[in-house]
Amino acid sequence: MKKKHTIRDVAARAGVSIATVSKFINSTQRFTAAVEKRVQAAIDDLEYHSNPLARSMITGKTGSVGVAILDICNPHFTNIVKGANRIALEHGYNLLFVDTEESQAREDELLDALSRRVDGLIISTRMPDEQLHRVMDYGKPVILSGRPAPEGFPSIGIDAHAAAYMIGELLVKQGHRNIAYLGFAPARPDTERMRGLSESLEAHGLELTRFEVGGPTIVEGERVCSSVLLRKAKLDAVVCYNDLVAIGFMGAARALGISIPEDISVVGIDNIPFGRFTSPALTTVDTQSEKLGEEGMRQLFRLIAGEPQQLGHVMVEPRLVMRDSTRIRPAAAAAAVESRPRAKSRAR
Amino acid sequence: MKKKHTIRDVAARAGVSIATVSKFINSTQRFTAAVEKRVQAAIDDLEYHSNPLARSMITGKTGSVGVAILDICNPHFTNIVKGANRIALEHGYNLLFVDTEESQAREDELLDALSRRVDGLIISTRMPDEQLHRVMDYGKPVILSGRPAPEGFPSIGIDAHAAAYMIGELLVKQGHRNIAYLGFAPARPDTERMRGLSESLEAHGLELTRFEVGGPTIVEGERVCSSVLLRKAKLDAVVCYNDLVAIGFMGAARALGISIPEDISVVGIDNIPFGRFTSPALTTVDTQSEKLGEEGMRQLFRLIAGEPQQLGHVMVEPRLVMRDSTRIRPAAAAAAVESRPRAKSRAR
DNA sequence: GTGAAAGCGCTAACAC
DNA sequence: GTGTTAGCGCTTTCAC
Repeated sequence: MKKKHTIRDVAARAGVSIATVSKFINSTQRFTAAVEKRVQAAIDDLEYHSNPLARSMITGKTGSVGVAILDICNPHFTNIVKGANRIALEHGYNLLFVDTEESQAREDELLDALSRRVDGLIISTRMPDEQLHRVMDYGKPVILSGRPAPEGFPSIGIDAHAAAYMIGELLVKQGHRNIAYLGFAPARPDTERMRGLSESLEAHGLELTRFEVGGPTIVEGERVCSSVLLRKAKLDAVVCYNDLVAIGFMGAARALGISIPEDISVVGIDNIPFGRFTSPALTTVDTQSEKLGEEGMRQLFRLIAGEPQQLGHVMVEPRLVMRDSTRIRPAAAAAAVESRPRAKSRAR
Repeated sequence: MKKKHTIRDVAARAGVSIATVSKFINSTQRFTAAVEKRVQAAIDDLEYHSNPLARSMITGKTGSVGVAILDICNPHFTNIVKGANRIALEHGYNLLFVDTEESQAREDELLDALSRRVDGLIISTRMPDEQLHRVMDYGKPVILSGRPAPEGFPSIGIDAHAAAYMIGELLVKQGHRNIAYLGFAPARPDTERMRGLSESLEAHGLELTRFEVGGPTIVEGERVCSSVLLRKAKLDAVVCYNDLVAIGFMGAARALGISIPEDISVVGIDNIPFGRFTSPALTTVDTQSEKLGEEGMRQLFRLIAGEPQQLGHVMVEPRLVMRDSTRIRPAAAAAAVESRPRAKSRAR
């Protein structure tokens, strides 16, 4: 650990003023060849690197952007970070990252600290709107991710309603009649997912059963499995809050001797990479996490640049990913198709 | 985005000096109740938050620590980050994070930028030792993760040799005779894994076949699969560089009509959470990624605090995780046990 | 083209 | 207990 040199050391060694060195570093001006060479030599000799903190204090720019997410272990968020990181690097920015799950009590403090060190942030959070307002007022551009922002603030997310709706349509078309949703109420997208699914089923005259998991995790999918499978009224399809819950559910179901999709169909949401390798491969809806991160970051840079842009909620389109955890229910398939016109008039 | 207030605004509003406000904020002194109340009121009214950059410039402390990893999408690194984050938060520090995969050309620059904004870092990297020396000399405490550091610098990692060696012992004990390793040479732990495996097999008079993947990823595991399975000399076990490669390999094998573990056993390394849910469940070695992150961060804080500590490489013990992707080869099992004493003397 | 000087917002002596 | 002052390392007018 050697002593750090300052701009003054460089100036002294090159025999110029610190102002000259500063301008040289930031290439804000041209110099005589002689000066240029001497300054460059001094910088090289001293292995001088400018102190970004000092620069930030004056310019007000940090050269960093922040991303706050709920749980880095959830591949959905991991991919958001990946996408966001790529765009940040392309713009010559660093990405600073905070995982808020470990300390929800200190979320405010964490976000505040982060906001002070960056030029803008993308935030995923479950905190209530009023608390969120404080965050949006930190004085830095903020993009809210995964839920619509209050008022005229920008946000980004997938169309959760559409995602759930297309799952509903798929299941009904395949002849499923008794469908359950394993929801996670504290998560913001839960409401829209529930609503999309309900509306789809309702249009076909079907009802949705809801179960609750304690978190968007594999472990919770495993935990809830037996109570879902062992209830009286038999289900023929389960839609999970996300792929992690679905993976846990399928694992536990197998342990219970239940076959998927023969005995019951399972659908996830997110399309995490591992969904291809479960047994059976998981049918899901792609929420395009990485693209979400990329788009969020692009939007953020537009905000930072002060470019005019549409505020409000930017939606990314979900895509159905058919794999092997759902199957056509032959007995009911024909009836389901028949019932559609009838169901439509019956709805509401 | 409202205008930021400074310590001067607070001082003026409270009718005290800025020094008083500063001391109040940092609670470095006691005050009369009256002053205390007025200052607090001013802070609340103005919604004043101190500027950490300005503070850092003077104190030389940033209140942040950094973690640089190769690919956040690899659950191994994700878990390191998770563990590191937890310990950082416990110490009241923020975690800043850099994913270097996206821009290896700029890795130097990235690490330098990061090092300037934190009080210390944990680094995973594939860069050569000489380049690494520059990083270690940035002037900040650095813990190297995943490989032994040069000279007297601290580092942390699992005992890769032991991990591979225990896999070798397991496979031999189970009666496997034709074992291959799917290695990834650019990764630092690859050499030790290869060596541990080789030594184990050698001690039993067996030879190791090596294949090369183009990256520690699912996709590469899938890609290499057919050339491994379709070679003339049949294999009965494959040890993969990590779980991701193993998952890809198993997926592709299934597509080719190969049964695991009936036709061939597969072993991974890392014990990522999804290994439990592949089909068959993946036998692997737990590299305790999260603990690695935690321990690395604890070590880093000891360094930052200037506490004396053992430099050199701290090793975390690996643990074998038996699941269903390996099986006993009945025909050869007895012979394998018999051969051990013989093999031992034959070795080297 | 180059340099002198005035701060960015804050902390840390040191007076009072 | 409280205030004054001198910077931290740098950028940015504005003279020369």
